[in-house]
Amino acid sequence: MKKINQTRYAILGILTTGCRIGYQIKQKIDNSLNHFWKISYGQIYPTLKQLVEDGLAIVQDSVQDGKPDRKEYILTAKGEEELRNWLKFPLEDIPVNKNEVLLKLFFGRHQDNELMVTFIQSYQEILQNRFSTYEGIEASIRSCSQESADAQYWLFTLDYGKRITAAEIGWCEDTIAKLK
Amino acid sequence: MKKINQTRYAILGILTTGCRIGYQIKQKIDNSLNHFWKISYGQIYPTLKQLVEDGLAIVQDSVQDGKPDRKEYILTAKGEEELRNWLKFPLEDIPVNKNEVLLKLFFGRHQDNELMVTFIQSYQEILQNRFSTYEGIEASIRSCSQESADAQYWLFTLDYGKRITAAEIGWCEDTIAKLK
DNA sequence: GATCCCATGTAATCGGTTACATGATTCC
DNA sequence: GGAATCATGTAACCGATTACATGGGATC
Repeated sequence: MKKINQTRYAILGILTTGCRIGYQIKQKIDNSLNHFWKISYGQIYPTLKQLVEDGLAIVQDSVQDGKPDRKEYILTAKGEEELRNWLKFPLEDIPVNKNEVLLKLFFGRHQDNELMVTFIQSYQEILQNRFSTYEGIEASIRSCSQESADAQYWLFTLDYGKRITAAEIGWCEDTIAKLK
Repeated sequence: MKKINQTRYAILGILTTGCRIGYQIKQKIDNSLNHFWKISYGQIYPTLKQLVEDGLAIVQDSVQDGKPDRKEYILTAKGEEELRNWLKFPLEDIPVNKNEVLLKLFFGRHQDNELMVTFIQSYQEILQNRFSTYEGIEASIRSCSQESADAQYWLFTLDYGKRITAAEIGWCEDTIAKLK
């Protein structure tokens, strides 16, 4: 089975959420999908161009008074269909999530246990911050977009983020204890 | 801070575990590190060549009677030092784990809830198989290599795999229930 | 004879990051 | 005046996958 470039569909999807500007797409993904997706401008702008070429979106210059112009992208009917087709399409194989902490820990016998503990501690701190971020996003979804048809689904993905992060934090705690 | 190519160190590390053949390195990673690392022959063979060029390993032809020859790679003192240096080196930023199920779920309002449920169910099945695999690996580490100095660390990484997978399975269950 | 496993390797391609360039506006 | 934010874009590079090529041995 041939692989699909999902980044294209991530952008297609974001365009249905009220985001119409390249710059905003990056922000949206960084702020709301950051626990399961990321993207760079080096992908966004060429992809948007491509979407227009393929007739999945149209561009229009949006002139703002006192602010620089920007390009507004709006999905066409064909673009919306393309999105729905992708949504229906079966899942690909789950890719492996590489993890440097685990890789180093796997070779732990060549390393000071003490240093390994500090690594896991710093990892744990990052996870705790991450968890707080998710709680913040959750609160903002519940307040700002409770009425939105998207809110329900966004909360499902956040729930995932929180659970996995909590499980990781628990592992850190217990593993640190075992290493001491 | 400049990024490090960790694949190189993954191979360096595997060479300390009794694995000396390119083909075996792939097997070892697929069988024991599969919950946090993966690799292809397209990386392994060129990297092994590079390690020898850099004086981190030596090669020797290993002639087997009745079987085709193969190349044995053995770490040099310099190679072992390089591994320990990397182990001491601070962790990089945690990369984002992309997740197609969550991406599709995020755009769930454009999709049939029923179809989404079948997707999550198939995801859950894969996770359950994965969990069983981890239990199998755990059993084999506990029996075969209990005495090995590596065993302790390998069990730590497995514990991580099992916890995260269990958390994911729990999320699948609950999310399916909510979608119905 | 076919198929599977062992074993080594390379070239094309792809997805993605990074660095760089440009320029306007706002805030201190 | 300087920094931060908004905004768009490209080119070089890199890590990794994929497809392909080759060939021996074992099993059915």
